[in-house]
Amino acid sequence: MENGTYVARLEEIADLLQVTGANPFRVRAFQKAARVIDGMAEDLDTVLAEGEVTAVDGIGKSIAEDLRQIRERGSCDLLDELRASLPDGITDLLRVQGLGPKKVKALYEELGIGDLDALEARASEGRIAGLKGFGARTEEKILKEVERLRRTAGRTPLAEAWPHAERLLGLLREVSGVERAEIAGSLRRGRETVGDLDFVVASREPGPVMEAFATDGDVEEVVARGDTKTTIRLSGGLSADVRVVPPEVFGATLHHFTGSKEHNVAIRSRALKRGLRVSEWGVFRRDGEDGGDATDGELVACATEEDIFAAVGLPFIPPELREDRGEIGAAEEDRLPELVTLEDIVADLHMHTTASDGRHSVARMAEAARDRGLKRIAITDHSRSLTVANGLDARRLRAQMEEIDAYNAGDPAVRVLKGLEVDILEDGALDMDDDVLAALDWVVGSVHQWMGQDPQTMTERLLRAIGSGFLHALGHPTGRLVGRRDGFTFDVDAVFDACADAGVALEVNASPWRVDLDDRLIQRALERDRLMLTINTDAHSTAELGQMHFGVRMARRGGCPRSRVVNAQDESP
DNA sequence: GCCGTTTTCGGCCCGACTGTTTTCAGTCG
Ligand SMILES: Nc1nc2c(ncn2[C@H]2C[C@H](O)[C@@H](COP(=O)(O)OP(=O)(O)OP(=O)(O)O)O2)c(=O)[nH]1
Ligand SMILES: [Mg+2]
Ligand SMILES: [Mg+2]
Ligand SMILES: [Zn+2]
Repeated sequence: MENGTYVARLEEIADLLQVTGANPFRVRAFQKAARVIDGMAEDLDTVLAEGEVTAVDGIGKSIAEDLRQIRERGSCDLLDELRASLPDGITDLLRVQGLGPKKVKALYEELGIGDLDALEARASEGRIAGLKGFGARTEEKILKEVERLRRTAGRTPLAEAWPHAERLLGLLREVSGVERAEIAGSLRRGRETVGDLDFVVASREPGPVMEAFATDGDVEEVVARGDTKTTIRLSGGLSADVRVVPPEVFGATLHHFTGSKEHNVAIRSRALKRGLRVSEWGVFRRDGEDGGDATDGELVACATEEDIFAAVGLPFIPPELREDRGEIGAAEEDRLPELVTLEDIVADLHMHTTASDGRHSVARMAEAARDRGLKRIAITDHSRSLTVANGLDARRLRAQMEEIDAYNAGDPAVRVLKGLEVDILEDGALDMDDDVLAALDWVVGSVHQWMGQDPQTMTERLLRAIGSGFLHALGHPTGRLVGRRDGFTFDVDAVFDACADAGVALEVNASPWRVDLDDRLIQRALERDRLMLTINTDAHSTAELGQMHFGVRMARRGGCPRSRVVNAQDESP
């Protein structure tokens, strides 16, 4: 069973429990267990089989038993009981902005509302206003939010969110009085999808910042506007939060707004044990014996994130690791990995030119790479069978190889490797003649077609390609497209082991639509000592050479150090 | 429900914003 199935069951339990008015901490226990399993590099089935599941942080005896039942029959006693006692659609009500456990419970108990249709109907009839805690504005908002929920998708893919974030960041930085403005939230942590955009601004005058944000041309609605925080919704449905604070507390607020929520909770709990209190305003000493009210505790730190961490006895933890997946313990013991950085990347080993489906020539790509400070690139156009991308046959590839030799003969600042993104065909054969493959400097093998194969066939196919002796890297290894298409499944251990044995690197494709491998698979790859990664843009234009940072961020999320990245080494390739 | 260099019981992060309230609960970030 896939980890995602366990996650979905636990989340359903948490949702249903909330509506029954259960202890919020009990609800949080199920949410935490779901989150931990979602972030696991291993298959939960393997962990369950080895009987060590209660060793996982957040999973105790009770949830372990639920998981075993879910494995056996897809559900567990607790979930069965909850489902039997509540309507199917009630958890949808929790997705409506402004409705939480208390309000949903009231709507169900007072008016029998058990799904979105009923909610909409009762609101239209004016039956909701007048319920205790509900007024006319709440009823109005419910109608609006139900409609919006039906219309909009869930999380926004990185590739769609990023341009909006860059534009809004630029806008914020131009407001007079702004000393600093940074992207925070899940985007700063390098997640592949985001729920919204988050910004932190340092300024002594919040007014003009809020005003600029709220009156931007792309704003559809100002959702909330207070003294330090404004939330807007853009025309495409994406929301954005901005938090404006005085420059001296910027570090504390940036840390707070970068999250993750769970990381913040863990940091704050740790602080409490040390007689401190952490909020977005800083780290404070807790006065008074029994915890006290503590509002007047002495300020200990607030200027920089480093100061915040230091105040709670930790070294700086990079944003990409702040997911409460063990980073605090690792920091405590000084065993945080030294993560690869964008500056470490000296080569880009996957890109296309006009020869296949790229927009620019070999020389243009090389010059653009030089301007970005790279030392080497590999030109890896598509192979013949990818006809939609004008893939190269042996003759055209040979011609390109001559072109590259000629380019390199001019002793350019960027050395160009003769490469190919060769299609791994249906049966695992490579879509190019062996003698040509052998003459190339760098060969990326990728699956683009016949992606619907069953896992076993796909595994055998990949193993054959890896075993060919011609590949240097496996390109976008799962084929997923964020928010659009799941990757194909295969036996990860078998394929990764084979790559390690054959000296084939696994790509972290930096295209924001792919970021493939993802953080969990990167972490799993790194468990094998000899297995290397290669982070490449897969650029189809000179501009897309700027995508490298997405891949680097994902590699960092997976805990990847420079030493494990082929193209972060000074020597070849 | 989980967890333990202050606890195996009794805690579990903390503040901003809104709407409905007459002093604050609920939701969200
Ligand atoms: N201390 C604390 N901080 C929170 C809480 N919820 C959110 N935050 C902080 C950490 C989050 O990263 C940050 C922004 O909140 P978001 O809801 O936008 O979450 P985030 O950006 O992490 O994920 P997203 O992709 O937007 O769903 O605010 C909370 O309950 N407690
Ligand atoms: Mg966010
Ligand atoms: Mg947010
Ligand atoms: Zn490709």
